[in-house]
Amino acid sequence: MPGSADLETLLAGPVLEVAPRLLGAVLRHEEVAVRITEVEAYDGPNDPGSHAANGRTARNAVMFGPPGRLYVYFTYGMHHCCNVVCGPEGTAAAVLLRAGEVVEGVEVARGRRPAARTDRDLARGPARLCQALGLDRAHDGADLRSGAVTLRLPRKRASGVPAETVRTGPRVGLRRAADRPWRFWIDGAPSVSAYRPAVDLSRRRGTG
DNA sequence: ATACAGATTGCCT
DNA sequence: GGCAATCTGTATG
Repeated sequence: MPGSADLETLLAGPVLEVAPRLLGAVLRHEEVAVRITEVEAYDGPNDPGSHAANGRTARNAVMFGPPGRLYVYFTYGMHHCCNVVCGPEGTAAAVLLRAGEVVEGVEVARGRRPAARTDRDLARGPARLCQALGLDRAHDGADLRSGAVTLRLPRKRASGVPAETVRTGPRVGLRRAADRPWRFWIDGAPSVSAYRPAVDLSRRRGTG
């Protein structure tokens, strides 16, 4: 398949160039496929908002590996989120897949997402996307070129006006480096997640 | 060993 | 818009 070589070439590039190019790509896990509509770039140890900001750990080890792997992490004691590792090996850059629309396997996705009131909500948000696809830590490090989890790039658009416009803005939910406009989404896509500022958890612990 | 913060979500008013 | 749920990584004793 020509798509595999294209994928490797693209993902080895700088994360800020890779991230918007992943819009429209299709992530598939077995019978469920999601078309990506919103992503965020995380630029390795240079990025205070990245899980790799403090170097390599057991959790983020996959980020330091070769591009084209899935980095799946567990957070808030109950949610999983997934990233596409990019940049050359050792750079620890990754693109968080924040939202998408289920384009195949809708019935299965509905079964996994009982809280979703509409199909638009099935993969609207990073943890929802993982839940709809059935992804968890068992899929951390999965090679996206082949296997149970695959990523397929969007077809090249014809020359001229693009059918969809890429928008940029601040990343969601971060307190560190919250100013960097490293979130990218498809303008007008209904599945793009709602923006929420970071929650100040310390106020709930009675110490402030 | 203890404390706290976190790339979120769903339910409450 | 507020806030609980619930586990892991990291800092500190």
